[in-house]
Amino acid sequence: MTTTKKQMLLDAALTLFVANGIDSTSTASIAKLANVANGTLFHHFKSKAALVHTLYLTVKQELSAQISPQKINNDCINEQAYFIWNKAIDWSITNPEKLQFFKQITYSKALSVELRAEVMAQELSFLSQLITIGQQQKIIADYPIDLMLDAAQGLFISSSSFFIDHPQYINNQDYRTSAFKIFLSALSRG
Amino acid sequence: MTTTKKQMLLDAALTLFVANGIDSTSTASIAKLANVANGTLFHHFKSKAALVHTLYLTVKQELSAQISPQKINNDCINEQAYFIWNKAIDWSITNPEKLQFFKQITYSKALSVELRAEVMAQELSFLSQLITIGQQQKIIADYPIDLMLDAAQGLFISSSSFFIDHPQYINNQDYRTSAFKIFLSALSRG
DNA sequence: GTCTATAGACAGATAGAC
DNA sequence: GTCTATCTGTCTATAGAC
Repeated sequence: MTTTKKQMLLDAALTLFVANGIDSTSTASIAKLANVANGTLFHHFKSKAALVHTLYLTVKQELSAQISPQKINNDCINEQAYFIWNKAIDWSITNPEKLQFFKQITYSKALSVELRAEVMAQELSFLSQLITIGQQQKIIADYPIDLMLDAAQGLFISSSSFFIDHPQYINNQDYRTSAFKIFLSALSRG
Repeated sequence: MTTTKKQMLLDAALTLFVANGIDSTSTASIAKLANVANGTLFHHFKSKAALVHTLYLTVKQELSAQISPQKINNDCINEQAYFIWNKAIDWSITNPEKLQFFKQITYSKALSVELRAEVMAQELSFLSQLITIGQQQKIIADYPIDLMLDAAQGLFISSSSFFIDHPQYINNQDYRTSAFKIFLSALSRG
């Protein structure tokens, strides 16, 4: 058995959080699904909040690792954006529970605004870089960058949710292309 | 005193739901803030879930009434979109708590997917009409309409949240105009 | 590290007087 | 309609044996 009990607790928590919501999920039910005693949960995580916190960081890092490019260059910005966008959408389709959890926690009060902003800045710094290069090349619009990042995140979440809620369109090229076009033209120069 | 106890309970619930989250808010604390006895809450609402449900419908109808135009015509689609967008943003800025509640509940498990979709379809019917007219006039892109509606809602939520989280930009014309341009160009024909 | 057992607080909801 | 009082169940977290 290579999976540790700590990891089994995180997996069980993700499943139950997505199914019932974070606050409505008891630590007892998490431990039960993970086939672990109640006390063991509190050995690995000093509180329920600490478990949520750890799970959030884990998911965020996984997404970041999945979509961040090896290297950003000055070549065709649109094409680099295309690859990042599609890797992000693919990740969410492959991991619908993780996207759902990410969505819930992003729009809830479970985490402080500061922590969310910090993780966003750290993990997704390459996005800001890409936008800045695109602005210098007069490809991306000169809107305030903080507003653009929020809009990009909003479109990623709404598009991913759409494909998860309507799986029949996941391999529909019309829908896939449209989603990217909406994203790109939202941020492009007019 | 014109405000009924039922309304005071709804007001108190909104405040506490936004401050602490829906599940983390006890019915006792709602009753206390409303200066009402615990049992009175259960006289007006048969359960906590019924209270949440009523509050959701109230907020949704208020937003809809605020932004829906008297009449949709075939004149300049961009301008009609401009008015609707700004009325929506203004509503959210004037009612930050209501937007926050709307955001939380939209992305949580507190309400069934069916109810949300039903209310959304009813409320946003005039938006679908506007998009269809814009497509006929070759102004709006021919993306699938369900995808466009989800994108529009995602941009509304991310933009509203941005202004509420950064109130110093509410009257900044650069930010306000940029937010609308992002929204419009996302849906416009390339 | 993992377990059992339980403390201690608090939740949602009901009953019945006024 | 509104109140007080209270029931029953559940929650997070801890203590201590193994």
